[in-house]
Amino acid sequence: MPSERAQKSPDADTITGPMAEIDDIDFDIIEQLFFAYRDFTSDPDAILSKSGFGRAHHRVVHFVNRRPGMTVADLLDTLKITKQSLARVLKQLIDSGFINQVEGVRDRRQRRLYPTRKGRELALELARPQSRRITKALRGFAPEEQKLIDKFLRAMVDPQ
Amino acid sequence: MPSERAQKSPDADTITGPMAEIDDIDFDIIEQLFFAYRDFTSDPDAILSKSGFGRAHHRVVHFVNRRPGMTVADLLDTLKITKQSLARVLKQLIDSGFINQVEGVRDRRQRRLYPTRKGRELALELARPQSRRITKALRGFAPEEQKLIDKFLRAMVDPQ
DNA sequence: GAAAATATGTCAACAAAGCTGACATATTCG
DNA sequence: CGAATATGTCAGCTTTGTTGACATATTTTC
Repeated sequence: MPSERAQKSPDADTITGPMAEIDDIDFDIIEQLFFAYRDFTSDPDAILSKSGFGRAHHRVVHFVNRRPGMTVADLLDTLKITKQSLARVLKQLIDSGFINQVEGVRDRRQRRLYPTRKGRELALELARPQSRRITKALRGFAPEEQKLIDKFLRAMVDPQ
Repeated sequence: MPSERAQKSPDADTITGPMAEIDDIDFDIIEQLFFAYRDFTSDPDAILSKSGFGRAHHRVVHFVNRRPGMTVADLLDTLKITKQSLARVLKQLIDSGFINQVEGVRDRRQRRLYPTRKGRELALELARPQSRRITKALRGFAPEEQKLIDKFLRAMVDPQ
């Protein structure tokens, strides 16, 4: 039953014109960022769904592999999520042998996180299609032009 | 109780070296994309949380404003989510007067989506901090360099 | 004109991944 | 020793996604 909410024709409060680059807002790049990220995450998502993991696991595996020995606090600060939220996925990754915890040497309260061989392999498998996509997108870009992309992305991130 | 899972020292299956640009994988850009998108979405998220809406509402409001008159099917294809998932947020946006539905003229099964004045204002309010972030990130970029960013982002998107 | 296909809506149940609040333990720091 | 810190955990809730099934109105096809 197509909803009764639908009007037969636009009423006085229905705006029919597109929202373009009026108002000095950069809608084009806003939109392209959404599309780029949507497809960028779709590759690893497809791989993860086979092994019962999700995007949250991907992030943890990625950063632990990038910075082995990072603490739980480091990871929370990187992901900007709460520890209760992290706990679930981290526990699963530890229990299934993708990540190891090692007591801090100087500070024994810390749990330093390291990938296992399996964990490193998973990180690589997930990174591969993403890297392929990036390489393809940068095809035809000169080295200095590629640096511009990196510069732009870094400038999009909040300081600290 | 810091978990009993933690080892006193790395075991044989604990990898301590960082995962850098070995294996010809572009980890740097992969990571920067995550950070950029994380912070890019944080601005509107903060605004939305005040009005009881979430990121899903933002997306709907954005695209309906960008392409007034788009059908539900168009929107589903753009967002790549299921109609049941869309239904919830769309209903809320219609009920609270941000979006109007108008019966299709040629095909009366269609429900064409339009923003109301309120809806357009919300879209603008949410886009403003994102646009500011982009402008700031592009500061110092020549016009041709800005075009490269757009070119890169478009090339990151799947065809079709 | 009847049948099939299409566009949309809706019910119900479920899953992933975020959140808050409260509290516990081990360790370090002052 | 007492306070602060790093981490873990329990319980409950929210948002946003999923699948499957089915209903309705309309258009298209034979």
